[in-house]
Amino acid sequence: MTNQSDIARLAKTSLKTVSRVINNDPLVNERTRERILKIIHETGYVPNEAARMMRSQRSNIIGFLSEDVATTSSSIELVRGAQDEAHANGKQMMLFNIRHGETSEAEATSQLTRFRAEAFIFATSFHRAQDLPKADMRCVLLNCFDKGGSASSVLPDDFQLGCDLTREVFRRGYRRPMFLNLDPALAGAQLRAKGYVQAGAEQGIELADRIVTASAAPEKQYSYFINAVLPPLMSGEDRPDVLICGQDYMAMPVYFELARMGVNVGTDIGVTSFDNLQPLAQLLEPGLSTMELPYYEMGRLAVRQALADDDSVAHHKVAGHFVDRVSLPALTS
Amino acid sequence: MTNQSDIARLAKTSLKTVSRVINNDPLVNERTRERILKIIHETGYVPNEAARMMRSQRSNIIGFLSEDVATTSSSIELVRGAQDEAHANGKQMMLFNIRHGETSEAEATSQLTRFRAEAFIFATSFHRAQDLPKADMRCVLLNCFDKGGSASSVLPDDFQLGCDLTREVFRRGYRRPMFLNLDPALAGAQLRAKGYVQAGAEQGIELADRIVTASAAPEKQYSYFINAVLPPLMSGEDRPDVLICGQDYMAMPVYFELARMGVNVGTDIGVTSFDNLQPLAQLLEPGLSTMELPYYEMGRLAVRQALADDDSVAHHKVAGHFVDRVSLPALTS
DNA sequence: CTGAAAGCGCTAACAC
DNA sequence: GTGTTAGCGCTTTCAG
Repeated sequence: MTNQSDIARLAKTSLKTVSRVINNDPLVNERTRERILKIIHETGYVPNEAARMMRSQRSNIIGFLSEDVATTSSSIELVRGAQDEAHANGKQMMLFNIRHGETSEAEATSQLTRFRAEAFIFATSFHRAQDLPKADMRCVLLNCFDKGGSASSVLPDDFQLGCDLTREVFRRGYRRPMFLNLDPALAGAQLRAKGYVQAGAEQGIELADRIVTASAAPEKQYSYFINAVLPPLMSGEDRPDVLICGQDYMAMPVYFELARMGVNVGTDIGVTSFDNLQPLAQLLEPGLSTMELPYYEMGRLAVRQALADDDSVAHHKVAGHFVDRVSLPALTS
Repeated sequence: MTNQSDIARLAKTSLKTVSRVINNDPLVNERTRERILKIIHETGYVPNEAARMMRSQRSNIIGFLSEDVATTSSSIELVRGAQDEAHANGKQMMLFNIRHGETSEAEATSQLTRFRAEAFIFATSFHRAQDLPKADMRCVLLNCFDKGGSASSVLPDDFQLGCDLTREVFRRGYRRPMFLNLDPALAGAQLRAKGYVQAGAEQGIELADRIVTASAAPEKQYSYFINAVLPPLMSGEDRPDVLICGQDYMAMPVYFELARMGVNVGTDIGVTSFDNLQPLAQLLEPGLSTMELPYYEMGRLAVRQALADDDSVAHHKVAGHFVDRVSLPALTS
């Protein structure tokens, strides 16, 4: 494969001038540059990153450890965002899929050390605390935080998410919401509940007692939870006019149970949720209006933080935005 | 950071002996090896991959271009399988997310060339034809094939998938299946239909006319398709005893529509499908029995093919396996 | 079994 | 604006 000295020979110039052209150093005569560029093009020269890495002592590589990428599809947006931001900065990302409870984490960081990665990002599939992986590199926690607060983190602003979604609900004229929240053991669930209550208070409505929680939440159990909770709720005297689900997956059994009761989503009752999980939210009929988690933006931010000039620790929180489909129409009464 | 000559100095030996120990060369005195290993451990030495790459002219890197990783969650299993196999062979994977129709493909291959990657895998999110990306590296197509057949490919054996699932259906005592197939423009859909018909023929049952297809299949349309097709089917004289859905997402509106008609999945009718999409298949109530696509194994195979010693072109087809939950019980009549 | 020397392809540092 | 020199950390080659 062609290298810089081949080019130099062909262009009858020195190695260094070739290097300058390749690195866009402006201190090169225009004519020389043209000539060299032409030869680079003709020979199909592609720089050797290994050599560059070794000599310049900069790898331009960032690691991305993603815990159980497989489990949840929306968390892939974290990867997409990170990758886009990395490429925009001329960095290359190395992805490692970490499985919860396995030792692969240490393997990944050691592999990254071999490549002299400049930093790494540790991403989890849901908002929670995480022990800081041991490694001799800068680390940014994504969708998680360490209890000591000693590492930078990028998190969804779950309080804001809960608050914004509830405000949207009120703005559309609903007055008797019920929040079917996720297990409060989840960091996000607690914060969203607070935001929900806060948005209620802004309207002079007490919402603290309008929350039902799915304690312990193995995936399988959603439908049991919903089937137990929904019928009494809907036949009680203070029947809700809108159901706020903890996540899009929960909306599915909600749709089912409502159908069974002969209640039409979108006309008889509003339904909304958190995630904007694709294509599920679109596939539900009627389409699910939901608060999108800002995963893509979080991924970008994590890389930006990983590449920050200073070593300062920062904790970012990112708000989401509401995606309007059909399940939460504005009330016209 | 420590390097091999530091170690050599500390161990009072030569650079080369250190290198031998690190590369598990057996021709080293046991005592010397112990001494060196001890120092390596104490100093926390980690080899510099860039230097190794440069000198040995082997990058140990394989690229993985994944088209729209984001869209479908089960295709992540392709990534997982590939990564596991790569690591098992001491290779490092570089992942690139390619967006359909954008030029990022060329960027990715050029980046891989900079790193002198040994091969790359091009993965699509569904079984289809794909133009071979231009690049000066060995390429393995994953979940897709090039029309010329000039590149190796690893595909799901959709004929076998359709055949096996239908056999399972018959084995459980069903006799009047109906196949709600995906758009036949999809390569997989056609093959599955053939497998379905073949399995019917084995039972002496003609199935060619027991197929309904969702022509043009933007996600949104599944429920319209199902709502149009299912009621006449279920009230007709030759009412099916089992519905085979083209994919798990399609099973969702099927469950809905059946519920609306008062038909119970698992007791009044069997339902099954293709994908084993997690957690959807589990979350559906009752749990969806479905033919799992062999994505993890395909990912592994693709890497194995990418690392094959000879340059021969091979076309692999991988069968799936049936995941039994509750929606397709054996009939006891 | 061990070591010395060369050099992979590139860029930093410095001279011209 | 351009060129020379050295050397990043490692493995290959060859000589003990």
